[in-house]
Amino acid sequence: MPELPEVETVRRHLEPLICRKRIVSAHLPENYQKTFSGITAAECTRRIKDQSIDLLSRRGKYLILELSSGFLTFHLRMTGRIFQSVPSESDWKYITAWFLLSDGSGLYFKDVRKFGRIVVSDSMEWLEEKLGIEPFSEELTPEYLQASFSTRKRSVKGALLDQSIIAGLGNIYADEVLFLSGLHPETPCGSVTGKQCTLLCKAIVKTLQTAIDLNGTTFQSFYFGEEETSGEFLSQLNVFGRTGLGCRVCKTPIVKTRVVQRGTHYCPRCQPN
DNA sequence: CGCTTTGTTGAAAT
DNA sequence: TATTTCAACAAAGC
Repeated sequence: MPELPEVETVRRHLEPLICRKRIVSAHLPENYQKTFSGITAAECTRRIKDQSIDLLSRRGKYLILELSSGFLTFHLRMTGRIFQSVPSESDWKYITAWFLLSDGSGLYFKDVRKFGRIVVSDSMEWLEEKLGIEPFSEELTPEYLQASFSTRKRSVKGALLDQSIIAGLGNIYADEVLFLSGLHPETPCGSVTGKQCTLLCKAIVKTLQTAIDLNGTTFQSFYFGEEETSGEFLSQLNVFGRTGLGCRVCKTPIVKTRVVQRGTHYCPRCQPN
């Protein structure tokens, strides 16, 4: 389940491998038309052919190939993976798109669930208008959070998952951030205090940075690199996936409930309602 | 069979 | 009427 730290891990791994190479063509091995959000592989090829990959960047959970002219943007959704090693024979049925590069190497998009998406565009306006701030930017302040929260009534977890407020948090890290902040997931946004917003800001940066340092969390299916390397943040999780286990702080069993249609883990003692 | 995941979508609620 | 929230959806493995 790639969230911001996982996408950043992929970006760091891939950047030195594909930068300064040119794209020769785009391919859809089977008719996975939805992967390219509307356009055909042929049309995609026409738009990116012979362009060099200048930079690999990230915005929220999106991975962006900045080309000499235009952008090629990937969203991994649940099970998407991007790598350069040639897929095994059994893996080809999950390759929903691939690109041929100028040095003869390939860039493969493997996606078991096929929820992943690839977008070709001349600018990144389409993404900027839907995403909120980057968690590592100076824009993440207690004041920003409080302003975003104060007019709303929904749960604080729902707000953390809202990509138009903060881009990059998903289910795992939202639960972890709330634990570090001592906030119950169902706390109404409007009743989150300024002091708690300060705690949230610190928890968001700390959680995401630590996860990036450890190459993300491999909980179910996240691997990166050319040899299916897993992330090491799993051992650092305080609540996610620890249902029934003792809280690391107070030994109270971790509870799992359902909030905004997502599995939600918290410590009933450290995160009182 | 039902549960799981994300972001979009259109509908419903406020 | 406008804003905000939410259930359904898509896909397939377990």
